[in-house]
Amino acid sequence: MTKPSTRPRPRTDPDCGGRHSPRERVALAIAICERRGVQMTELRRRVLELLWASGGPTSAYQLIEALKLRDSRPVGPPTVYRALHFLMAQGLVSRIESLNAYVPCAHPERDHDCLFFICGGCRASVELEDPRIGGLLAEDAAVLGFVATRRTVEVQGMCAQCAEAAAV
Amino acid sequence: MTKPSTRPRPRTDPDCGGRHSPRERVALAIAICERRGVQMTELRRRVLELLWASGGPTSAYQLIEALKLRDSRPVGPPTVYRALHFLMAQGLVSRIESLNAYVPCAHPERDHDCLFFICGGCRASVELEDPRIGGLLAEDAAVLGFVATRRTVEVQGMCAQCAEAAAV
DNA sequence: AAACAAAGGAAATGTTATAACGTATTCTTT
DNA sequence: AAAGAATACGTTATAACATTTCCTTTGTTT
Repeated sequence: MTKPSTRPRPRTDPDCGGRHSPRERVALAIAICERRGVQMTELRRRVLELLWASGGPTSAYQLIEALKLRDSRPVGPPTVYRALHFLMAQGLVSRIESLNAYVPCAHPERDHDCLFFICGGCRASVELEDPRIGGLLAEDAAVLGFVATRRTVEVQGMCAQCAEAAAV
Repeated sequence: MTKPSTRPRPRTDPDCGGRHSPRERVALAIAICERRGVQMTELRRRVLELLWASGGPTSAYQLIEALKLRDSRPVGPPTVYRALHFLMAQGLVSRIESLNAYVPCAHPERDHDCLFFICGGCRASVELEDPRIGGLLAEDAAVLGFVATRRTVEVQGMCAQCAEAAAV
């Protein structure tokens, strides 16, 4: 829940420069679901919109609060968790394990290996793609005979702006 | 909480072959604490022993139960969490974020980057060291101007044995 | 219409972690 | 040894995160 303007914005992607329009990303998600024959219901879409609007890692209970504000009718935890599970299964949302929080995926159209840099100062996260890491992990998994289904790669620390601010 | 005999045991280390005697590892931990001038108290040692005895990722509340069994006197959550925080700060224990569980570190004497393979079948985890991954993460962090303090690299999936069992 | 499957609402509960406070122990200094 | 500081631990309560269970609604298939 950080202001977008204060988040680090590296060029994570040659095409987009790391910047995305929430509205356009949601439209893309809807198109993807349609193509796959799965239902992007209103609830699921609203949760995804809230994640895009939030500007940072967002907890399930923050989403519950946000939905309550807009609807007046309260929404229970299972409802939100079901929506999050669906969105994660479709690759539209990632869970950041070390924060118990959720972020929208910038590039659901690609089969991506998310890599998160999480700032302890401003609580923002940056999603990066580095296929070399997936390659190494696949290599190590092969040595073990391990069949990988999901990867969690998270780096905790401080973003450039917060580190600079702390050094003053 | 898995039988050690069923856990995959790759040669994660040229010296030890991935096998460790809990008793000897605890003795090493005690020696490390002494050298550093920090206190390996009875509680902290007992928590570390339980983690080594468990044979797999263990939750804080499982530790609370185990301590209760041995002591009859109940131990509260903050007590166990404090011990875990201390052990993690000393590099003697790692937290597996995707399981909310804790494992003892095989090689506290080295400044290691833990990399976990977590089997969804038997709930076991294998700790590996792959310095190349740390190198790539450091490289990516440098591009962002990000100051990294901690890394979480976890691969979920199935170990060779469970995958074989599932294929039958 | 009947049967079925998918999605969501609601209440309760389970699980993980910390806050806030006090007490005990240990280490250092005198 | 006594005083004082620092560290560790005990206790209660509560915060934060997630799931189970059961039921209702909705849309589709036959």
